[in-house]
Amino acid sequence: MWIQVRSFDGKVSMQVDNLSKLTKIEDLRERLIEKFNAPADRQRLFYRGKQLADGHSLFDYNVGLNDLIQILVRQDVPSEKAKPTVNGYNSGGEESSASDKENKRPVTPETVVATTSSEETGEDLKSTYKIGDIIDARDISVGAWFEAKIVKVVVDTGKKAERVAEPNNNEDPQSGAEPNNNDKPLSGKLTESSATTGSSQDNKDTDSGANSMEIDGGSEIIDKVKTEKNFEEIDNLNDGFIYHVVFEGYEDTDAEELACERIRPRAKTVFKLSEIKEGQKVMINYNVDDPDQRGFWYDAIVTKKQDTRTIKKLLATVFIGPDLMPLDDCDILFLNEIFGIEIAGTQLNVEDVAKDPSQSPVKRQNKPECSHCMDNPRRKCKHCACCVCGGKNDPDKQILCDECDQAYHLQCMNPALDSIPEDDEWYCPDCKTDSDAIVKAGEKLKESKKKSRMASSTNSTSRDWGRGMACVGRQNVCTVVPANHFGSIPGIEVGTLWKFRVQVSEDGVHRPHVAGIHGREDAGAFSIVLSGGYEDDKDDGEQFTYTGSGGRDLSGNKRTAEQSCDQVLTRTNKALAKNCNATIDNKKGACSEEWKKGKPVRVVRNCKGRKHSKYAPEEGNRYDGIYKISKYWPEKGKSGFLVWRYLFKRDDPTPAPWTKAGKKRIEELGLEMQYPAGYLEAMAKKEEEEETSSGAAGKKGKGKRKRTDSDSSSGGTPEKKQKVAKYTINPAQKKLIKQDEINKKLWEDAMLLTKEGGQKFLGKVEELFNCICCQEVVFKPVTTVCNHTICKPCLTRSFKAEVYNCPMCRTDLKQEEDELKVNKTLQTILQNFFPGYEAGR
DNA sequence: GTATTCCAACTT
DNA sequence: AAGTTGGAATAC
Repeated sequence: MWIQVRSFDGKVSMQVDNLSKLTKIEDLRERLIEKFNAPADRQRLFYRGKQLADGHSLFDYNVGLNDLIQILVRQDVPSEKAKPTVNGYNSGGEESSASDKENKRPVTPETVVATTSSEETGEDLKSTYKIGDIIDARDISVGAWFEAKIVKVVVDTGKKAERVAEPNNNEDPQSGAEPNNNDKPLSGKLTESSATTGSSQDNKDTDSGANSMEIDGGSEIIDKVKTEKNFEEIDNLNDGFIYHVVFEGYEDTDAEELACERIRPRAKTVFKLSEIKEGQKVMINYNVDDPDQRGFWYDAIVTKKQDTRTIKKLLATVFIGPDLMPLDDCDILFLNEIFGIEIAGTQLNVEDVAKDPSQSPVKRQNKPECSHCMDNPRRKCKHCACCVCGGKNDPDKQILCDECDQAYHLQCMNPALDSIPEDDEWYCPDCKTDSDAIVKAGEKLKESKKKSRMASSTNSTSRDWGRGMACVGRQNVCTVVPANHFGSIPGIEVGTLWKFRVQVSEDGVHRPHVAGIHGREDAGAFSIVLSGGYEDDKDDGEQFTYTGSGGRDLSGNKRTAEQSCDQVLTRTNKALAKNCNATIDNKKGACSEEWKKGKPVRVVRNCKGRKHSKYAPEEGNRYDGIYKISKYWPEKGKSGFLVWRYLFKRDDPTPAPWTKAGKKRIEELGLEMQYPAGYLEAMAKKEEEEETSSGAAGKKGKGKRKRTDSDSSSGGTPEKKQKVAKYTINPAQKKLIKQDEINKKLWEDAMLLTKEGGQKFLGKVEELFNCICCQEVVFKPVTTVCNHTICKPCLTRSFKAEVYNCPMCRTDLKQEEDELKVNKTLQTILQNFFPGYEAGR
């Protein structure tokens, strides 16, 4: 088996080959050290939201073939012992070891605040801010300023320790996976992340700047700030103190530890538009995601100002994000709320305000936390308040789900709760059901019931498995047609070749993984595979006789066995009989007068059939088109037991692959053996390894090396471009496409691919008209005002849940609620390209 | 080579 | 949740 591993920033990725399903996480780590330049103990591996822990296997985490694991390399932080600490610096409350205690100097916060002689530098340092100072602090991830207060000041002795900063790997995986969290810079998750990574990041790159500068008391720093023009240079300033700050409105959460570069006096100077000059640095309110809305408070440089009686406009370069990336030409909305940037030393302290309450700073308005009710306390809101009644009353009686963060009034629960549960964690009814399956990072992996009964779990076997294709799961599910679809699969040509059965399943041609017949007793059979396992089969190409299943003792998980009892007309055998255009007879069988009126069966021939049939492909599995069942009857097989036999006759407009016309067509379409993604790469690497190892041993291996497809493609004519027949769209389809004007652009994109054949074209159409909600080809397609196409039932469901935004782009669709118009033209076209895709929906 | 035996996907 | 199954790798 092989998988993909990629760094969180997407810059480094690799395919890891030759894995078994039983490969342990620690063994996987070994394979990643070189490529990601990370020792095993610094690797954090994530798969489907879980952090992979040593001791478990890939199978334990359900890691499948070609799946993606993301890797995060932990920073090389000096160990706790090596890091000099000051009382209070490690605010975490974790128990300190004895040696830590020895290192600690008995310095109280008060004495730290006063001018202190630092033993390490010998320099006199004075903190820029003191406890109680009313300040603004910049959030590390958003880059915006929030109101905060200093609660503790300590000397930054850790500053001396050498630190290797790897900013790219410093990202928290949670926020990486959920970029929307950036909307709430102060939410628990982000605060937590900056608390863990923040302190070290604060100090990164600061040493050179701070040390090379002459620091002689705070006034020097202030002067430096005054003359600074460049934001980055300000970032390099550090006064040698760590400030513990608490954000307003988040007094109950832990303080964040910041260096002075992320702190400044609380903004108090409000400029009138007339006072603003181009080139001036100010703090303004801006919403990066939604520039028409209120957002957060960022630093910005004014680039253009218009201030006439009728036009009031301000354009500025806004500095956003962790790196304060400049964002040019931002239209500033709130022209009455332009703040000057205060200079360190001018800040107020809580004591000043206590003496003169009129000095109390005004709270700046941030982006509303809830975009549904705009934080209006009088408006009921099921998004930010109780999700049952929407009421904002009794916040102390609201309980938050630890999974989805939805709030519930105790009394709104069904059944109602009397008190807050004592458990540390609580899950709402929606999340509770599958809470067993949720494994938090680092938490012990819980085995599913099914898995715990499997041989690999019961320790009843020592067999290694899962290196190859026998036990892999599906990568994709065919959705262009439902599983119970009769007839050909749109986009799959007669003559299509797949190496493995699981691929045939993925493309929807024959869904069962192992079984030869796909069918249901009541509906009929959809597809079969001729695989040469039944001695009574007889294949003449255009028609063949096929044997039903059963009558064998397959206990012990066998695949084949002698016929050991009579077959019966049930299950898939009955399903096959259903296809025959005649009444069912489970005694004597039946014969159809008009066999073409029977239900169509997709027929796949497997290379193992070559034992008995010259029509079977040389390699893999081949789709041979539609056959119908002319008659079926019971018969004594060679074994002496009763078997059911079926006569299949070909009824497909496309010529069969073994005919001259069929071969020509396959050539024109450029059909080639299909392999699972990553397969050829894995094989090539394997062969390379075998060759080098046998070469070193001096053995040649008498022609053991088989000629594989990878050879022919890499060795022979690599640039041989297959000619693929253009996919022709009939005039009726063309007309309809033209009529679907609202999707003109999409159709233009799709039409570009017609010259690359039907598979490519239809694949593109499937992709373009995939519903983002149900991930299938849109059913009863509604094209919204914002030009997105979504199934009508999916939209209706969304509206019922009182979500009125476009699932693609969040455009407000409330107006459209009353009449969701199905795009009939599009519906007709899609029915045309994917006949039957709507069945069963 | 052949016998054995892993899991996944299906239907019931 | 259990039973069935023309796969494909591993053990011998």
